Amino acid sequence: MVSETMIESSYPGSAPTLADPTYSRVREKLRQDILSGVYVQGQRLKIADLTSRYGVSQMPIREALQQLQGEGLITIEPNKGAQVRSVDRHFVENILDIRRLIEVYLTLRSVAAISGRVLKELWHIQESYEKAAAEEDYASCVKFNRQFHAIIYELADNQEAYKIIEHHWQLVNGIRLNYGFGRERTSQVIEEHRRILRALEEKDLRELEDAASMHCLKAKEDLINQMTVGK
Amino acid sequence: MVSETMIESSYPGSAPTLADPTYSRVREKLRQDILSGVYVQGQRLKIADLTSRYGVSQMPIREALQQLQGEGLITIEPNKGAQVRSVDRHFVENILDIRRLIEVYLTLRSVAAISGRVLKELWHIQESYEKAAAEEDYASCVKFNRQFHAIIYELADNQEAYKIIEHHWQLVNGIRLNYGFGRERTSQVIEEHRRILRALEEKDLRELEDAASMHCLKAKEDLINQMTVGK
DNA sequence: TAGTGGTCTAGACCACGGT
DNA sequence: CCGTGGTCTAGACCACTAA
Repeated sequence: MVSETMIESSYPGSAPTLADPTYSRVREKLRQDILSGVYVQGQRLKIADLTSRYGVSQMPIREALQQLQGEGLITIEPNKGAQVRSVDRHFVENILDIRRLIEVYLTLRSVAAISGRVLKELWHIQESYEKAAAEEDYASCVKFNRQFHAIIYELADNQEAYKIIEHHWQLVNGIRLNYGFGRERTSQVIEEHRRILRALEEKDLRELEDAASMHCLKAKEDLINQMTVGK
Repeated sequence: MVSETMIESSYPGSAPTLADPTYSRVREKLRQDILSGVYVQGQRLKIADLTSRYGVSQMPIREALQQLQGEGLITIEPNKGAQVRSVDRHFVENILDIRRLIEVYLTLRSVAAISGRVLKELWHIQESYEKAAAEEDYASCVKFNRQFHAIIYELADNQEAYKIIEHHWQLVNGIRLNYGFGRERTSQVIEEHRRILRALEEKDLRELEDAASMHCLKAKEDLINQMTVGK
C-alpha cells in the first residue's frame, strides 16, 4: 500500500475528515502558490503533474481546480485544461466592483430588518474591532470585520446575493494575505464602520448608501494600492 | 415537448463537443422536474434513489446536484444531502434583483467601448427581434434578446460580472419555460430595447441607467406576475 | 498519432444523523 | 447502530488538441 506523503493528514492513521478533505488542502495549497507567484501567469496546470506532486488521485485535484475556477483564480477551457489566471489590477477591480454593487444593495436592504438588539451587537463587534486594531492584532480585525458585515448582510434576506459575496471572500482574503493592508487602513475602516452604524441607526438611506459605497471604494483603493506597491 | 433548441451547452458560443454527458442530462431532467413540481418543496434527493432511477453511478449524480446547487435550485447541507428548494416569489425576486444590479452596471460600463459598428449590429439584432416578435416566434425572440445583451455586456470588460449573469440565465430560462411570457411582454421589450439603444447612441448615462434598470424591473414584474397567475 | 482532458464505473472507507 | 452522505482510489474509455 502506498502511504500518503505529500499532503499529510492531522495524524497518521486518520483518514481525510470532513473538516479537512484532500481537495480542500490541495485547493488551499494551490491558491497560495498561485497568489505568491509559484506558477506564472498563463501556466498550464496539468492534472498528471499535480497528482504526482501532491500524491493524490485525479478526483481531489479536479475538485480543487473547479473551486478555484469558481473563485476566478484559474480558467478551465474545455479539452485544454486549467490555466493560471493573472491576478492583476483589472481582475481585482472587476471583483471589487461586483462586491460593491452587492454590498451596497445588501446594506440598504438590511435597514428594514434592523433592530435595537442587532445595533447593540454591531456596536459591540465594532468595539472589539477597535480594540484589536489598537493591539495590532490584524487576524482579529479581519474576523471582526467579517462578522460585522455578515450580520448586516444576513438581515437583508437575499441569500443568493450573500453567497456571491462569500464566494469572493476567500479570493480577496488570499490576496490580502500576500499584500497586507495599508498602514492606515484599519483606522479608516473604524471610521467607515462607525459611519455605516450611525446611518443604520438613523435609517438614513441616502447617507447609508454613500457610507457603504465609500467603504467599498476605499477598500478597493487600498487593495489596489497594496498590489502596486507590493510589486 | 422539449425542442432541441433548448438543450444547449454550458458554454455560450461553443457548441457542445461531447454528446451531452451524463451529468448534463441528469441536471436538465432534474431541473425540469423541480420546476414543474414533480418534487415537492423540501423533498430530499437521495443519491441512491437517483442512481437507480437514472441507472448511472454516484459521480454524475453528484455533479448534477452540485451544479443545481450553484443555480440555487437545491440546497446541499453537509451530511444531510440535497433538498429541493422552493422556487417561490421571494427567491425569484432575489435572483432578479442581483441581475438588475449587474446588468445596469454592465450596460453603463459598455458605453466607453461602444462604436458605430457595434451600434449598427445591435440595431440589426433589434430588427430581427421585432420580426420574430411579429411572427410570434418566441424561441427566436429569446435568442435575439440574449444576443442583444451579450454584445453589450461583453463590451463592459468585466468577465466576472458577466459570468454571474450567465449563471442565472439557465434558471430564469427554466422558469420561463414553465410559466411563459406575459401577453404584451414582447412589445414592451421592443420599446425598452429601443430606449436603451437610443441612450447608448447619445451616451446619455443617466437615461441609460434608467432605461436599463426599468428593463430589468419590467422583466421581473412580468415573471413574478406569470408565476402568480400560473399557480 | 501521442498526449491530455473529461467523464464514468465500481468499490471502498469514514463521519455524521436520526432511530 | 444503521442509513446515508462525502470522499477517495484505480482504472477505463473516448474526444479533442497539437505536433
